[in-house]
Amino acid sequence: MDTVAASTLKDGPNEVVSVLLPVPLSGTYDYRVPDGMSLEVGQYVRVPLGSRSLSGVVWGPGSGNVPGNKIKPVIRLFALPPMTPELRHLIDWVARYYVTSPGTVLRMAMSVPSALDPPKPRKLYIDNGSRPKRLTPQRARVFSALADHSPSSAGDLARLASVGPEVVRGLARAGYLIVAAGTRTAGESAPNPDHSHPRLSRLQRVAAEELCSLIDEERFAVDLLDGVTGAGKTEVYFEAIAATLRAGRQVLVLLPEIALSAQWLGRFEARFGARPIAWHSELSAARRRDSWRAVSFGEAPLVVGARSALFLPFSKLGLIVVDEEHDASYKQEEGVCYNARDVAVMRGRITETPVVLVSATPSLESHHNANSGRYRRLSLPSRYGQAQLPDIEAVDMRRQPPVRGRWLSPVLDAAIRETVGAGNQVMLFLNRRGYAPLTLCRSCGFRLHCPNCTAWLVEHRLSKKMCCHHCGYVAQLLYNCPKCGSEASLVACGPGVERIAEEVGKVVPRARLRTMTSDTIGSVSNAELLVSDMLANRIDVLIGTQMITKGHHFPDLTLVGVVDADLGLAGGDLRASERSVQLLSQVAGRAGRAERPGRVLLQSYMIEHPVIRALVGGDRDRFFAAELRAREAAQMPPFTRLAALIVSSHTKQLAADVAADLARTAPKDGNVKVFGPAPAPVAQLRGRFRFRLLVKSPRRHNLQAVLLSWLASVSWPRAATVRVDMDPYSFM
DNA sequence: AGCACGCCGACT
DNA sequence: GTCGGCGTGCTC
Repeated sequence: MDTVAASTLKDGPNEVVSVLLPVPLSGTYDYRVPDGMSLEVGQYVRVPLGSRSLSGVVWGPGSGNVPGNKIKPVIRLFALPPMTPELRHLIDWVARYYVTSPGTVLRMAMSVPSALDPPKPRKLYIDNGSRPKRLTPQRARVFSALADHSPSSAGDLARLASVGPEVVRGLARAGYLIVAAGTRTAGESAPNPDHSHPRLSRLQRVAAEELCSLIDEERFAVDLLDGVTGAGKTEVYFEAIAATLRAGRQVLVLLPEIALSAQWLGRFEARFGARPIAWHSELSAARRRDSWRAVSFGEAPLVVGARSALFLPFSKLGLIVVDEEHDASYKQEEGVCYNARDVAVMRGRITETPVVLVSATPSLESHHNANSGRYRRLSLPSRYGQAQLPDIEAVDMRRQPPVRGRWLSPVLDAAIRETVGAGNQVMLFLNRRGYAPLTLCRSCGFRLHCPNCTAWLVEHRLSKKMCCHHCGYVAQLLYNCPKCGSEASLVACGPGVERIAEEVGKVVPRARLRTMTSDTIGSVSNAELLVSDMLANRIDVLIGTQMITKGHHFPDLTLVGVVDADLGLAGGDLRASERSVQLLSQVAGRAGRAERPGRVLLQSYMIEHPVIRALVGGDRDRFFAAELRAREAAQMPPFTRLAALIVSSHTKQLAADVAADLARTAPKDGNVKVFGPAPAPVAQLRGRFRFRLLVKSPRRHNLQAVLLSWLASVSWPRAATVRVDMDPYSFM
């Protein structure tokens, strides 16, 4: 924290400040402070840039190396709490670590430009006690809504009373309502740490006390809350949240996919008596603005959000929780490549705030950090209450194969019939959307593929479309081969969830089936609906992708079937095993969460594979230990540092040329090894051709500095882009 | 990033 | 003759 210490800049006629702008410029720009304005580091200002004007943040005193006649004056200062030194420090750190410009990172912290100005005052309506002669049902509903919600805006009242906003305005015009100017309805009630008192098991209580002692110390430390699914981890970290709220500090909870958090919000509300502020990409502009401002003014005690919530301007952050810390969606691949879990740990370090990483299946990195003592491991080894861990069995598909053209083994068929017959619920997991992952021509062998990506087109029979799962390309369902023209020669190969649903319909014809994938869900409220149907036992068999693996608790669910446990193991990616164990453990954890014991069947053609054996034997720790030894032997992360350079362009030739140029000019540093270029795992994506170089160095080496000077030494046409992916998630 | 400036192809 | 394609350079 260098420039950060001196926070006030002297006021004077020739005073110059440097301003960071939310655009990918290499550094800060200098601006003159106009007469009568006094600026502090961290303040949000409006400045001219070329022919436009932009909002940015005062980053420090003027650099002094810009000729005076070039320097333009600051346009205005926003009335907002300045960005904290901690957040400025984080932005600088992220830019350095992920080899990007600080302006690009600032853009994530200033994602709501309209939030810098105070919200426009709105008209609020108050009941003045009088009633119109013609009290229509609509008008009556407005008055009864006002009884609980006064004052409110026309829009809010209209929604509460299920009338049009014009009914409210009409009443006001006729003098039956008082109109007041106000700033938007005050936020929801604050979470109350003492709203309800949870009953914790002895183990939960011990873990909660450990976490809370960390809160009291107000220092940086990372706890890895590692417990099997159903052990009640959420209730444990809720106690740490309560302690932080009691101390008057803010809490940030990161969840991998906010769309799936309906049940989490419900649990939160039961514990704290209020809904937290949510932060995710689906929010309306108005809500984003309100939330951003509430956080900035320190009025938001708790924010639950997706990874972008990391860059909100918390003023008195006291705790960061990263739930499902192993989840791959914390890794942002578009724009700035960053890993939200790692940035969360850094934000905690800078803010001197405890960080809690939570998972039933921690990432290999977190295991390693816990083993080496950098993180403290808090284990919750058993399930809450009477719930038992499910019995996991592998179904040997070589010995018990399904009949031709089917995908469920007789063993799984029988288990489904038995479970449904007993009135219990079944969940079938297959991480493949659509009907069939591949369509080929019986006469010429042609395979339908995406025109923009290196990927097969996936048949979606329900929507009668052929879809690319990488770029969103959609075509009509075909019957004749586009290559040889043979009629009705196209055949679906392999199963997707739609095809499994069709098959289950034959196994248990009277059962109530539902599928859950991103195609069939679409919105948060649909997901909530499905979850409530499941809870009310209005569904017998739920068939789904990844989506069904996330923290839902269904008491009547006693059988989980994994249709293809080998699916994630193909391809030779070093991370494939780890990912499979995590995913399949999560799926298995859905079974038998209440008093009834659960059963999990893993269909596999290689039941001797270490991943399947680890799952069946419940021997996760030994598996991870072996996996870590293998990584160390192969000199791979977390024992070394890895970065990927991704070169992309609309023409294959250009991408290949630039990649070759980079390889030619690779740094001659004995500590740095460069591999490639090779076509990226998905060689063509959204119409862009991609090549990849991998760069490896020892853990302690400053790989970022090496990359920075290497990239600065090479130039390429703007039609090609080169991106750095630090700590790439997949390192084939 | 986003905007201006500049240089070549098909239109009122 | 101009409109507009996007390749290049610049923004304190």
